[in-house]
Amino acid sequence: MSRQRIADRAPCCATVGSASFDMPDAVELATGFGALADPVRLNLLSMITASGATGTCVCDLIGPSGRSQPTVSHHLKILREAGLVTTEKRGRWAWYSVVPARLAALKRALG
Amino acid sequence: MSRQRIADRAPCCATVGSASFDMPDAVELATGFGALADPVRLNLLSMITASGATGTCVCDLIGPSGRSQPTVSHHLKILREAGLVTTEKRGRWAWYSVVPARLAALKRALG
DNA sequence: CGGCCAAATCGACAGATGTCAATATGTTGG
DNA sequence: CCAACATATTGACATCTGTCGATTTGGCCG
Repeated sequence: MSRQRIADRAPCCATVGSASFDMPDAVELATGFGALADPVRLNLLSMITASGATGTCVCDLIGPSGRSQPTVSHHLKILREAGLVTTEKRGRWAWYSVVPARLAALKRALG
Repeated sequence: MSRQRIADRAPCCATVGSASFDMPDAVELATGFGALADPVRLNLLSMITASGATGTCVCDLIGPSGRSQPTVSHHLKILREAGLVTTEKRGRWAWYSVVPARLAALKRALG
């Protein structure tokens, strides 16, 4: 079969059904992967993961991250909004822990 | 044990060893996830994946993507440079196929 | 209460990213 | 060789992102 001319093709999302996920899914997934698309956030996530169910205090993340406190807070917000971590206030400190289900979902999307 | 004061902590990368991967790895991984951090690229990748070992002609990706030809070319370049796809010229067309090993590596990094 | 501390938010700014029109590069068929 | 075609590259532009200093918010303890 010969190739179709580009101009003859359907516009925009008309044939998006051929993809293995639809647009809302793609945006959702992209947000998740976007949260992983920064070395600082990967390090934060890995430290939080390493602390297991106990979680990690933000104050233990700042030094190792090599970034200022507002910057770390900013990155944690992105991880939070992507659903990759949750936070809990314990006394004067904020403790973060991972959401394994969310990580698993992204993993699953990778095939 | 009580929390340390933030000011008392080691600066920058001094304690980065506590993370589960080091900095070069983190940058490499971040690049990979960054390539997945866009809905258009996720759709492209999913269409390419769906075409299996045969691969997909770029001209079959443009319409469904809902983006202009240069934009698709741009996104394919990002996927290529992240090592997620490879390209091969067949006659007048360029055929793209996925690099499963690269996807697997990202998957593995997710725990 | 009042001062200290942890964390979040704000404001600003440089640099990266997504997008398209225009153009360039390379290939094929007549 | 020429015209049509598929893809890549360039240039321009608006928006998004990462970063930090300054400020705000809210809990703790003396």
